[in-house]
Amino acid sequence: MIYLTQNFNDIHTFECGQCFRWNPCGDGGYIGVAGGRVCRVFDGKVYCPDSDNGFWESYFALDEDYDSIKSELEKRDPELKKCIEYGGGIRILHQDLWETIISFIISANNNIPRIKKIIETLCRTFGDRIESEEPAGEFYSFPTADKISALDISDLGCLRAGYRDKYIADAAAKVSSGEVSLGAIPEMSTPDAKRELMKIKGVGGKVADCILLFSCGRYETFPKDVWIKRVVTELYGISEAQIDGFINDKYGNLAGFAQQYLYFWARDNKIGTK
DNA sequence: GACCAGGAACCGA
DNA sequence: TCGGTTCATGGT
Repeated sequence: MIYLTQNFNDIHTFECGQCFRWNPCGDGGYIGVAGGRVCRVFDGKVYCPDSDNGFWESYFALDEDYDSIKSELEKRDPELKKCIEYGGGIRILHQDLWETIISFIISANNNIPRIKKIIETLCRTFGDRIESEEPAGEFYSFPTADKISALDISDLGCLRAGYRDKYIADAAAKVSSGEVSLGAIPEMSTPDAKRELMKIKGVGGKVADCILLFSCGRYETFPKDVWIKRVVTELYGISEAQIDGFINDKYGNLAGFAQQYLYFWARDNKIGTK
């Protein structure tokens, strides 16, 4: 077991759109799968085998100091204060790179409930059953690139992912062959890493930013989706073309955290949809 | 039945 | 480089 006592709220962290394999388990807690492991989060505690403590400490990025991140962001942008207070329990996770690539390929022009459904089907169909102490349900690992690359693309039809099938297949082929080297990405500069990821079909600028932010700790990235475009228009009155320069000046190396507070606040309150 | 969803590929200028 | 179109699917 590990403790998530400060700057953590399960709803904020699991429902802010960065992850897709955490679900409420009825008693007020969440059950999730990551790295071939299952755990339950309840009341700020992560229930897992002791041998997995190190894995989850890394996953939840317990070394990040959110007190200073938040105070620095409020200093740089007082307007952000209400968003930080609203989603104050968000932690940006350190998710598996391959899983995050596929998850955000699926996210393109899609909605979150359906993204989760497609990913769950992908894991149940092509992943491995995980032995777990949890009584509620069966749990499956995220299938590897090698596993998916060995399939025929028609096998992906069961996912109901539509035109994204060919993108999933392309990602698996390029990662499995080493044409896109996942091991090299953590060593690259962020612009180089982004270009490397965009060699995969279905990975454009926004998806690459999500991958780098949610699995590689590149906190200077600022993914721009429909909600972010709405909320920056609402709060700052700037156009889409102005976002990058504006955000970089305002938030710098903390842009990714600001992005999550803005996104969660905007989506939960349906900002800009009238 | 039109519209939308944590967009990207593709096309023509 | 830039703006418009198309793309599968399922929910509202």
